[in-house]
Amino acid sequence: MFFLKDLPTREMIRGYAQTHAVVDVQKTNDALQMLRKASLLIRRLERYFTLHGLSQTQFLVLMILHRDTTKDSHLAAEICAKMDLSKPVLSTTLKTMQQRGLIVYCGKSEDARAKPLRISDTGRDLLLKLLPEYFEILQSG
Amino acid sequence: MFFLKDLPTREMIRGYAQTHAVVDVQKTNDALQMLRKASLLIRRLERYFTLHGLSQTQFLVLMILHRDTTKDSHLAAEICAKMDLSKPVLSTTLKTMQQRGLIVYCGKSEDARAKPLRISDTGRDLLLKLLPEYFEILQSG
DNA sequence: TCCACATAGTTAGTATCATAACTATATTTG
DNA sequence: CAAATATAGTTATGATACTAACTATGTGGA
Repeated sequence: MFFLKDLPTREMIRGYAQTHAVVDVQKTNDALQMLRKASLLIRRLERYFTLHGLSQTQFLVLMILHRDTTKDSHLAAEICAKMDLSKPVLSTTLKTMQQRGLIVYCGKSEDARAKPLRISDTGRDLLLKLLPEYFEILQSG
Repeated sequence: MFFLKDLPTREMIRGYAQTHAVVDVQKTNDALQMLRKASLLIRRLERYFTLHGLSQTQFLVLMILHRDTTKDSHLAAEICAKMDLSKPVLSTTLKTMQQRGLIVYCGKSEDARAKPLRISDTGRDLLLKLLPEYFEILQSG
């Protein structure tokens, strides 16, 4: 998250530019604006998810599980490959999600290390319930 | 942070749109692209700050203290007003920064509750050292 | 004056992230 | 086949964020 409210003005960036040579004022300004805009949007999304007992990560996991209809079950490693998230974090997230009944482990795999899982009905229902306002928030930016 | 690697394609968004009526595919797609781009950039910035023993929040506090030359000292509440950050978090952040010698409390205020502080030489030196690459990273997006 | 309310800052409890190190199983290679 | 290496997932530790509730001080109206 990028928590600055008052972004540096172009004037200020120009000031830094004099000291630091390589500053493209326009590009820098654009990047800061984007960071701020994205941070606010992520905030709003997170508040929305929290309201329904989910973290953004949990929501995204549900999205991934729901939207891939090519397979019946997924592995944590596969989900991990689709997210920028460390394995340990995903591991604990999945544990939490299982406890809340959002996913279920469906046992059985040729690889004894693997723990196939899938989205539960509860998880799917919750996801579908959240989607309309999720899209609204995305568009409101 | 927004951790999804594979964003929903326009096709998929269109799919949701059919079910959920109010979806503007273009806008939604743009918002998701922005979230992903901003998240990656924030990641890079955080990695850079961590390399130098700072969090992004600490860096931004240094920026705020450094760039406001209109006053000799600041209050936590004033810094808070310039950031989207809760008071408790700023409180502990400032404590950490004091311990690392990045800021100093300069005592004395008419209001006995207030604890005026300012950036230390160490803090200023570190900030100035980090700025060039900070701008480079911002521009590289 | 005195009580309600506001403000500055901290503490407590919880959630989520990160990296490092671990167990256990699978695969590759000499 | 045995040793080295890779992979699936977990545990441990630490940083940072949140809200709620707290202490202490300041302000303003009956």
